[in-house]
Amino acid sequence: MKKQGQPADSRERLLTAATVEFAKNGLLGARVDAIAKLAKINKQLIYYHFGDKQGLYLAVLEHVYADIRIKERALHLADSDPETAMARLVGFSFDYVSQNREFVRLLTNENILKARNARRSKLIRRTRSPLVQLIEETLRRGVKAGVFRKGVDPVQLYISMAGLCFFYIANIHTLSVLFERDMQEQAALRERRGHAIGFVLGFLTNTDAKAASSPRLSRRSQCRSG
Amino acid sequence: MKKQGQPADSRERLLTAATVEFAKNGLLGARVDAIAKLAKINKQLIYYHFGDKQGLYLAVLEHVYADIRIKERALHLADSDPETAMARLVGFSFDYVSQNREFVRLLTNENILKARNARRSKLIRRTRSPLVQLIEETLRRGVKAGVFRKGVDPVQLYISMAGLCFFYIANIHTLSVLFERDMQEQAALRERRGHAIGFVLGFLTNTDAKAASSPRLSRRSQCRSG
Amino acid sequence: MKKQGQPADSRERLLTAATVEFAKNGLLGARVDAIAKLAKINKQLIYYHFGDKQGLYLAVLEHVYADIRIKERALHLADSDPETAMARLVGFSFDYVSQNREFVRLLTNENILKARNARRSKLIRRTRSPLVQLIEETLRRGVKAGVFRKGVDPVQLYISMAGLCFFYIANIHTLSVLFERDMQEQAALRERRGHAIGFVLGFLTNTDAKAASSPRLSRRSQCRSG
Amino acid sequence: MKKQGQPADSRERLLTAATVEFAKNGLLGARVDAIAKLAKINKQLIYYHFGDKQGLYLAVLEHVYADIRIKERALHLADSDPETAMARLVGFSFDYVSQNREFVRLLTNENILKARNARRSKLIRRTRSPLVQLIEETLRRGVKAGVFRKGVDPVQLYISMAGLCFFYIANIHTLSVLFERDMQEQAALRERRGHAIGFVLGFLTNTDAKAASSPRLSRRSQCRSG
DNA sequence: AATGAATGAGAGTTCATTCAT
DNA sequence: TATGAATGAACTCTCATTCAT
Repeated sequence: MKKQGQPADSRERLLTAATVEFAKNGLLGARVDAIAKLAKINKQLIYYHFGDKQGLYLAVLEHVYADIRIKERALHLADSDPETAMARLVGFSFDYVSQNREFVRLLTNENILKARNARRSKLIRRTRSPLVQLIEETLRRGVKAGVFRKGVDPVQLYISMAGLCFFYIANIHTLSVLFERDMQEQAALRERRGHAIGFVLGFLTNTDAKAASSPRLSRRSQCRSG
Repeated sequence: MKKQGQPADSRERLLTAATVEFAKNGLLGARVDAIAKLAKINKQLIYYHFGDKQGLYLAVLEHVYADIRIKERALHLADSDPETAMARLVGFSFDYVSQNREFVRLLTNENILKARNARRSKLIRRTRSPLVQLIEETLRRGVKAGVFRKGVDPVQLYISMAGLCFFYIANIHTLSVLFERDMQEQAALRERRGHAIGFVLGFLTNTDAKAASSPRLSRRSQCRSG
Repeated sequence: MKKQGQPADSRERLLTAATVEFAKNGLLGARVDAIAKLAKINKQLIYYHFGDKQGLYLAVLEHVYADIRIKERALHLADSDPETAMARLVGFSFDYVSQNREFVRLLTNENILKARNARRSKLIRRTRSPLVQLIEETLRRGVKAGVFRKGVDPVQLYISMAGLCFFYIANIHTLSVLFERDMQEQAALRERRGHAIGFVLGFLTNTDAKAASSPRLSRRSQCRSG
Repeated sequence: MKKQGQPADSRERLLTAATVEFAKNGLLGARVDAIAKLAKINKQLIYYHFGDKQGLYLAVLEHVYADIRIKERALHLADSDPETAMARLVGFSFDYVSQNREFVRLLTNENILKARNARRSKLIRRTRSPLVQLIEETLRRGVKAGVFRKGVDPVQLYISMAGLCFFYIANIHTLSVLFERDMQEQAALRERRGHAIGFVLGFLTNTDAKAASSPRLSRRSQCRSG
């Protein structure tokens, strides 16, 4: 358990190795031996430091959550105009997931596990993402300036922005099979990034004065949900 | 004991049980014993019918792909106006993933496996999704009728629509933790469905002579991709 | 069980296939499925015809024993001079094992099983090899003619002749590794055949009048047996 | 329970037990459980130490080869006269196979496997048997002294010597059935040992100016090889 | 005489975890 | 803090054999 103490870089190496292995194979698929070998430490040290496999997994999860929160907090959008600010938000989301594939895999796997571990972690539950607030502020500024449409729910917008970026990266392999194109190549990634940004802005950007997020839509087609 | 019950429907029962188990636990996490017990057949029959665990997994994957393709083909949008048609497309996507969670889990897991199995399957590689074509046609009709913006790439739109729906379902547990709300409840699902449809239509119907899908955007914010 | 009846060539095909498979993999290693597939019959027929795997194995064993006895009986040496007759005996032994590798493997395997099955078979126990008698007669003729040494035990000679030939074929693979030469190639086989014949004749052929089979030998070196 | 008893001699016990089990049942027939039980260790240690069953088999094979090579190197024949030396060589061969039945079974089995493992082992491929050289030297001394015939190939002689001894032991069970006598009893073994020595010496010492190892032999009977 | 489906027993192997030092 | 040896539980898969027809 003893989390602090000496710098003990074996702990660091362990976390790095575990992140890779858990991202690749999930909690269940990951091999304790593989992690130990990758970190070049004795397997038993894992138990010494983290109690058991699940403890290590939780540490990894908390670590990656902490990382993205730090990056998110580093975003300063107040000095940009609303449209640019929103574009940077989407761009950041895309870049983060495309550059941190382990994060994507880890989240994906955690959902397969029904977020059992994330829910258990105080650290994860308490550290709120600053993005929703950023989105909210930017939206307000845009509406005030008359460039964004009104009535958009910031939480739903957050999910949509994430979806536009995350889904592409998370499902990049089946998409590649489906469209017979390697979606990992630079051109494809750039293309997707541009589309995501344009999609969000195209939606938000107002020229008239549309009220709600779902305009001109017959009730019929909207409400046959499951 | 129970030797013959049904001549060959044990194959069917097996597939159903395997779909559930693989969706829940992935290829690696799934237990052959669990599948056998669920299907109420002798474990060894799996090997008789499908060769090995992976063979069964592949059969499940193909089955699930075949199913969604059938449902997609059943969509008849030609007699709806473009906006309604598009709304129905998004609605269908959302409903399918929210009602077929196994499909979502299976795809997710297959991406963790780098689509190794999907790529191997001729059936999956060859059966193209009719959705992209449907989107393309609907887009064209909408542009012609002057209600949709021009220049939208149907493949990117397909991915966006999927992302808006799939991401929510696939990550429903971590989203629930993040927003401290059970995203699986009916109200939340309905809300999300409405937002997704509104998002797509809001984007497409912002038609004030905008040419491309990424309007009025400073180069700077668009191109810092990874 | 039903051994006779219709010609039923599936029984023949079965025996042939089983001979190959048992020779290759032994009783334990042989696969009932493999035999069935090789014989192009339904696996269950094996049980119909032979009761079980062991029954089939026994049938194969009896079959190969019967075959070699037939070939042995076909040898007519009475009209050859003793030396030629003896040479033909050795030649026959070598040729038979080198051309009937399954026989060699089957015997080898049966010895690993401590001849459990051969001992059980009345047919095998009763059908005596005519070779010992042939050797005995030939020896007698040679001694009478003054060309063979006296006092040679025909049973030991039989074993020696067999050993000189059988050992080479049975251990051909490890010998190949040991001497870094493919002992299966024609030249190597011919060489061995010549040596074996020469060895036996060289031993038997008398110019003086040696009495026993172990001449001029210090007691010391002969009797430290285990 | 019994965690540590002996730090690393479990490897030794494992090898001994495995030798017995593999000799008795071959690579395929041997049971990992049986080996573990015999060695009184936990089954999984086998995988820890040797990777898998085949790894253990290979270790056994190498061990057994190493053993006979050591014994062979311990033979000092230079101070014996050629005939005694040769008799000791044959005697050694017989005694070794009759006292090391596992060696015989292991070799036999390895030949059934087409020497796949022996060929793979550098150790086995490289460690040459010193016997051939011993035979060569002894032959030369004997020829020089005028007691041995000329032109005998030492490799063929090696194989013949081995055949005379090894075949008897390897096939002792079917021979017992064939001759209705227990070939394992002391008298039988002694008899065979004597015969083998006498056979080799009888062949070598027939020195009446014969040139090659196959004297006075009609072409006809010699060359109908397969 | 012939077949496809089904089964129970057990094989080799993997793996997280713990012991002793 | 660090390590090599050891372990029990479980998992995938194999295989001879039998059932029902």
